[in-house]
Formats: sequence, C-alpha cells, structure tokens
Amino acid sequence: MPTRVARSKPASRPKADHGNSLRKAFYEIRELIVHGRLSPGSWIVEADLARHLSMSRTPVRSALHWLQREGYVTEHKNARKSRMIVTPLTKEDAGELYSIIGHVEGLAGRRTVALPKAARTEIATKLKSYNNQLREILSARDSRAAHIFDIDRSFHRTIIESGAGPRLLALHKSIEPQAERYWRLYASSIINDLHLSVSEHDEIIAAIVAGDADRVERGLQMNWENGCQRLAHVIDIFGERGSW
Amino acid sequence: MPTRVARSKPASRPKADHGNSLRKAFYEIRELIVHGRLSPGSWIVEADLARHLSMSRTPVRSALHWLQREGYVTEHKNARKSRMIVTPLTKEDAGELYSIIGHVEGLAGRRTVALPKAARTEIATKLKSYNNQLREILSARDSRAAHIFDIDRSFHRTIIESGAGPRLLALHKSIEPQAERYWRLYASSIINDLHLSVSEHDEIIAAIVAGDADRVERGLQMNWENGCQRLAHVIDIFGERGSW
DNA sequence: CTATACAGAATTGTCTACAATTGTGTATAC
DNA sequence: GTATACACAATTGTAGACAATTCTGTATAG
Repeated sequence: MPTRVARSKPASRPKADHGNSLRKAFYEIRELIVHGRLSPGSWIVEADLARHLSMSRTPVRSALHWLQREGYVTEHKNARKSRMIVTPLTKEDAGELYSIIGHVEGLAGRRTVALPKAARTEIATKLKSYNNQLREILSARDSRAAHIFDIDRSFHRTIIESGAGPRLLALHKSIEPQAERYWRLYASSIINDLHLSVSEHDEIIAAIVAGDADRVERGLQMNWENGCQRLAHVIDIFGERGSW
Repeated sequence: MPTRVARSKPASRPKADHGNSLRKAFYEIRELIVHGRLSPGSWIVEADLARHLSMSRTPVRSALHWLQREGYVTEHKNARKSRMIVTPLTKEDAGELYSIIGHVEGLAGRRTVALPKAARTEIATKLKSYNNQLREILSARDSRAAHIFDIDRSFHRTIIESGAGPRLLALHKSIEPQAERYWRLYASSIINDLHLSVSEHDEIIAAIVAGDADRVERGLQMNWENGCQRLAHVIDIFGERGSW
C-alpha cells in the first residue's frame, strides 16, 4: 500500500473558503486551547488540526503563528525546526502575565483619568454597574463561571478602551485573553475569593472619580497582583498543568 | 484541458532552502523597513518581496505575519482581504510606543532592583561603562548614528535582561526594535539632544545602586518620556512619514 | 463632460505536492 | 542485556498552481 495516495479523482479541488479559513482556524484553535481541549504542554501537529478543521495546513500554519504571537503556543526550539507546543500553565508564567496585565491596565487607567470629568463620571457609572452585577451574583450564590468571567472582563475592558491608544489597546487585547486560560482552569477556586476582587474594584472606581491617576494605577496593579497571589495559592494546591 | 497542469519539466524544483527561508525573509524585510528602503505607509506586495528575496510567497507570507505581530506592518483592513502596508511613522504612534517601552522597562527595572546588592553593583558597572562610551562619543563629536544607537540599546538591554522574566523579555524584544525606525529617520536631530539622555542615564544608575525601585522605574519612564518629547519636536519640524 | 458598467489585470487566500529533517523502532553486534 | 546503526515513519518547510476577490482603466450611455 503506497504511503502517498493516488488521487482517485484528479478534479475537484475543494472550494477554498476564501478569506475565512485563517480567521476560523485562529479562533477555533484558540478556543480549543483556552477551553483546555488541547492540554497545556501537549504537542501540536499541523496536519491533525487541519484535518480537524477540514482545511489545508496553510491557514492552520498561519493561525499557529498568530497564536504564537499571542503566547498560546510556544516554539519548542530545537535546531531550526519549529515544533510547537501548547504553552504550559505555570505559576511563574501566571505571575509574569498578571504583572504585565496589571501594568498595562495601570497605564491605560492613568490616561483614563486624564479625560474630562463628565466622561469619567460616565465611565464610573458603567463600572459600578458591572461591579454591582458581580456583587449580586455573589450574594445569590450563582456561580456560573463563564458569566462571572465575562462581567469581570467587561469591567476591565471599559477602563482599557477609554484610556488606551490603538497600540496599547492591541497589546492588551493580545495579552489579556491569556488570563482566561488560568481563569477557566481554576475557576471554582477563584470564585471563592471573588469578593476580594470586588472590593478592589470599588477602590479603583473611587480613584477614577477622584481623578487621582496614581491611585488608579496602583489600584489596577494591586487588583492583578492580588489576583495573581490568590491564583498562585490555588496552583500550589492543584498543581501546574503542562510543565513536566 | 486538464485543470491540473502537467508541468513541462517534471524535474528540478528549486532546492527549498529548508528551514532558513522564513528567518531570512523576516530579517531581510525588517531590515528593509527599518532602514526605510520600504517607506512608511507604502504598500506591500507579497509576490514582489518573494521575487526580491528569491523564494516563494509562502515564507514571505509567514514573515509578514511575524512583522505584523511586531508592528512593522499593518493590516489595512478592508473587507476580508488583508492588504498590508508598512506601518506609518506618526507623532502619535511614537508617543504611545515610547510610553509603552518606558513602562515595560520600568517594570523590568523594578525587578532588577530586587536582585542582591552584588549583582546590582555589577550591573551598575556595566551601565556606567556604556554611558561613558556615549559621553566620549559626544565630546569627540563622533556622530556615527548607528554606533550611538547600539550603545544606547545595550544600556537599556542590560537592565531588561537582568530584570525581566521570559514573558516580559519577549514583549520588550518585540516592541523596542520599533523605536529604531524613529531613531534612524530622525537620528541626526536626536543626537543633538543626546547629552540630556546621558544625564538621565546617570540618574537611573544611581537609583539602581541605591536600590530604590520607584526611583528606577520613574527614571526609566522619564528617559523614554523625555525622549519622546524630543522626538515629537523633531517630527513637528520635519513632518511625519507615511501618514496621508 | 460625467457617471456607470464591464472587462481584464493585479493581488491575496488556499490547496496539494514535494523536499528535507528529525525521531523512533528494530535488528544486529558485542 | 545493552548499545549502535540503519531504515522508515512522522512531521515540518517551501514551492508553485489555482480560486476568488478587489482594483483599474476604458468604453459607452446619458
């Protein structure tokens, strides 16, 4: 049996779903990684993914480059060949990741404060609304993780989007989603400490209203820093994923 | 007529310089952009580049994705097709870029200060050496821009490499080279103000020796912030490139 | 003279085939 | 039983062809 198949029909090249494959590949693979279907540390084979997504290796390959760009995929650098793996989730990586996000958001927050007072009030209102939603969920003992995560994300995005320029925004967009991996994996434990984060949010809102840039920056940094420590504690208990 | 072509000569496909094309494409194209051979705002055609580098479009394409990742190339987002352009150099972009670099370095500097005193002294010595080289060049009226740039870069890299973790390091590696584009374009004018930067470096070194994290962070941020303002002034005079 | 429609060129997106390299398993020597 | 060599399978890198879309210029209608 020949390893290379003789195509029975020379005709009919599949219809090259023009312009959507790359996008699709990117989002679907990211989804697989974020949801843990592709487990951290595991080894990626282009052809397998291509088969799974029913497309050729080309867009998959490009998508993997994008994912590498965003840190979901890591180049296991041997020689000159690329060997990609799903980026492992380690305590150390989480530490750096959260620290970077904290600083990026801090920088954005600082610029948010530079906005005119009217705009700031509006933002604060929006933020309060999100934070209250979180509080409600807490008191209702409603622990739909995905829902909580979305609200928390909205909170932070509101700040970013009002303060960051295009470049910082892009940076944040590429870094922040990675926190979701940790979130998902340790969600139930993180939620236990949610009330702490909610309080920290209050402080951030107050600082924005007060127009104190330093305080906003500190508040955001602390929120992530503390989140990181809470996460680290959980990782200590449950172990890392994908680092061996 | 068969849809699939019978190649006139079945033989001799060029030898697929395995494992080096992408790398080569990436660095060469980046070189073209940084040196301004591909001017800011101009429009990129994959096939042209491929011809120029004597390789197929495939690695060029990947390289462009990498360059997009690093911000050298921008997606001129129409419909679903990508249309890449060389990222324009604007005052506004410079402002954000420098601000981000300043914060990233500040964060790294903060962690550098956390090192034991012996290590810090060693770093300080290295930094002083670089800064003295700058001073010598200044007093010698030796204005080889490339040389000056290299030394300044070494100065900052020393701090980053001692303080940053892998993630922050990667981030810095991808952002910082972009400053070079501005540097090169406005080099002669920037050099006129070099003495200011040198003084700021002194302050940074002193702060590292003193072990004052806040002061190091502030120093680095200010160094970039001020650099940005000096640059903005020059851009005001000579105009932006590639934004129209 | 201007606006619209259409044809053809230019360019990007995707696919398959092939080349080259790396890793793995098996057979053989010691 | 262990170690080395060799062959083959698995996988990545690149090439070139085709598909589809967008852009450009030109001709024609008003």
